[in-house]
Amino acid sequence: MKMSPLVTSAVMHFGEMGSRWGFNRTVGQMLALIVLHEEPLAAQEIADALSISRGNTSMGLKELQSWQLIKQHHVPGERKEFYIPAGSIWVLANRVFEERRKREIDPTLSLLRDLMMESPNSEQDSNVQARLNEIHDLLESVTAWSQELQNLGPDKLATLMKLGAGVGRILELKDKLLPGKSA
Amino acid sequence: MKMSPLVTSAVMHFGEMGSRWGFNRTVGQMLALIVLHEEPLAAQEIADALSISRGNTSMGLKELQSWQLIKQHHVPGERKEFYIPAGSIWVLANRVFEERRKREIDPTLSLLRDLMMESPNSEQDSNVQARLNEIHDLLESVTAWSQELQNLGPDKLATLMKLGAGVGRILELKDKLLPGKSA
DNA sequence: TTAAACTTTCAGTAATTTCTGAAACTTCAG
DNA sequence: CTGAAGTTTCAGAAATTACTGAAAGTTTAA
Repeated sequence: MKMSPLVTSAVMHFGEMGSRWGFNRTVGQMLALIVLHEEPLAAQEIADALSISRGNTSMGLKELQSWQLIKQHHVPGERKEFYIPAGSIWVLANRVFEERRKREIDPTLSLLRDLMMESPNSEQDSNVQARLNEIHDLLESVTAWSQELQNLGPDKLATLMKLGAGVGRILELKDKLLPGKSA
Repeated sequence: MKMSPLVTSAVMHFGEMGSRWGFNRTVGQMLALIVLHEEPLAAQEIADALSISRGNTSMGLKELQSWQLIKQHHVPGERKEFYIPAGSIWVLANRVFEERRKREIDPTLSLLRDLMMESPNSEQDSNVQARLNEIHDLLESVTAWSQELQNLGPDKLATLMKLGAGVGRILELKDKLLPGKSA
């Protein structure tokens, strides 16, 4: 499996970005390769294409599976496993988003809840707790909201996005239309 | 400046999370400390409270300023600089969001645009370009959308969030109300 | 059961990132 | 000017993270 220059550029770039997206360079490269290659790929092919060890490849595949970004694809008559993307680009983007929320927000929410339970030992600490509470509420809103958006599904989400600046106007309309639900 | 146990827990946690949020441990700790401490803090106080070197502190402050998360606060009669948060929790969260978009999405958008310009050297590459195009469009939507949301400002954003699942219904209403803008 | 084909694990090494502390720099009062 | 009070820079050390490759593990066909 030899990568065309086009694929190579893309794969290299996704490698560099990988670390910013929550996984490391090689995992990023592997994901790009699997997504861009329409044929299912075997672990050894991936290792060869990217010039990385078989062991590292195995760990990377495990990680991508734990993120639910790729899945195994069994080819009848073949002993080895092949790998393909776990869904459309939209699905993959959602998974990344979701997984990052779990890693980046949830633990903090949980800590903040704990810290807010403790009764303050000083005037100072009372103020600190108020601040922490503010952060907590913000993170909770973000979490709830992002889950809402995901529940809408890609189609409605696209509608909402295309609406763009129109959202503001809709919000104003809304108040007149659903007076019971003032917010 | 001695941190209370409450502040210590929070600061330590934000340090751990820091790396997931795009900066490193000490920078995360510094941010937490500055946000939770209502008095302006001097560099030396921060270094002492966190037991880190003065040099590292200086670099961290520089980074937090480049993210626009803290700003200098000059106290008349004092030679040294003090630091305070650059705004409310909401503002800070927006800044982090914005900055991460710049680092995590923009470079990829730019590369994808370049790769799509090149005329494909093969059938294969044509397909790859189509995939890349799909990714490009998705990232562009996300970017546009997140900018829209930020332009709404915290108040309307809160309204939208409280709306929660109601968003779906509003979308349906919308089609009947603004028939010109089908999406 | 055996052995071939393949995968996973993990101890040690390599690469990368972060941190320190000393030196260089800046600013200001006298 | 001079020096005190402060800040920044950056080379090298320390800490962290990623990678390799050999050994152990698994699965299947015969």
